[in-house]
Amino acid sequence: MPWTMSNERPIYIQLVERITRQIAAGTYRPGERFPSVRDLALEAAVNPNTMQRAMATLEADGLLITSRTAGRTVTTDEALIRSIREQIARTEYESFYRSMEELGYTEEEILQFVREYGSNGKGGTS
Amino acid sequence: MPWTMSNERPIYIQLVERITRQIAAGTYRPGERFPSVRDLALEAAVNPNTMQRAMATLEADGLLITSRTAGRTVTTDEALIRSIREQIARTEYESFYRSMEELGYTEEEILQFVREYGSNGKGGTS
DNA sequence: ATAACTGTATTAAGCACTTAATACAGCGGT
DNA sequence: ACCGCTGTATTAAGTGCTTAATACAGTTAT
Repeated sequence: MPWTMSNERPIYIQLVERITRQIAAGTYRPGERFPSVRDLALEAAVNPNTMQRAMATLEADGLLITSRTAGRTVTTDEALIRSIREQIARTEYESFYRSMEELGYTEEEILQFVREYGSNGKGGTS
Repeated sequence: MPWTMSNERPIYIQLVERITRQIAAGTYRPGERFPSVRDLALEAAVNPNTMQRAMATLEADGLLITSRTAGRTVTTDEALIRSIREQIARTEYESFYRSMEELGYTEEEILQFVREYGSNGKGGTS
């Protein structure tokens, strides 16, 4: 399955971010056994090498612990996980806010925007 | 200046998005003369070919009009510009909201988040 | 007309990412 | 002991993006 390699950021970076969010969200619990590189690669439809690269990054970030010959486990450092969760949320918000500001929205308009749209698109003020 | 080519999305895509936002924000006005490829490339510290690629995309999007041998101008289709501005805002918001949701924030917590942080980071509820 | 600009096209090279196909070392269950 | 799992490493090839160095056709100002 020779990929077509498009316009996105590198796949391994996307994997790192996706898995980081899953850990931050508690989809993967602290201390939990982590799937093997090969299984993850299969499920994500990516080459094992690419997934391996993501794993290495996640370990460097301290989110995964590697037992060289057994498997991996999610870190038990819950403070770190919480910290990362909040850091992602703040970054995401700042990115959104800055973007809206650049488009000429005022602070009041942004708040209004959020109130109107809520969880659903097309927020009707009906 | 041989670039180091890192982890980001392709440069020409970043240029397209940045310029699109500038047009949507009115930094470049409708009908206004647009700088030359070479000037833009110089200012952005990019190869003219890369900037040319961005220009081609922007023209395909209908945001720039090309007079093959003179220069380019920003579209006068203000409805299009408004439409794109709103589309960017909505996309940006949905992306932010979905991200927060994935992290386990409830709708109420998200609204709370926005109210607290406002324009500044570290929003004090003092 | 001439010079300086405009967009556009071409060729060549380098680089990061991804895939594919292996191979090796250590642990665990049977 | 053996087989299957684990992470890890290596080599080779293909692809898209970026740069560099040109070149050409048409407009614009002098």
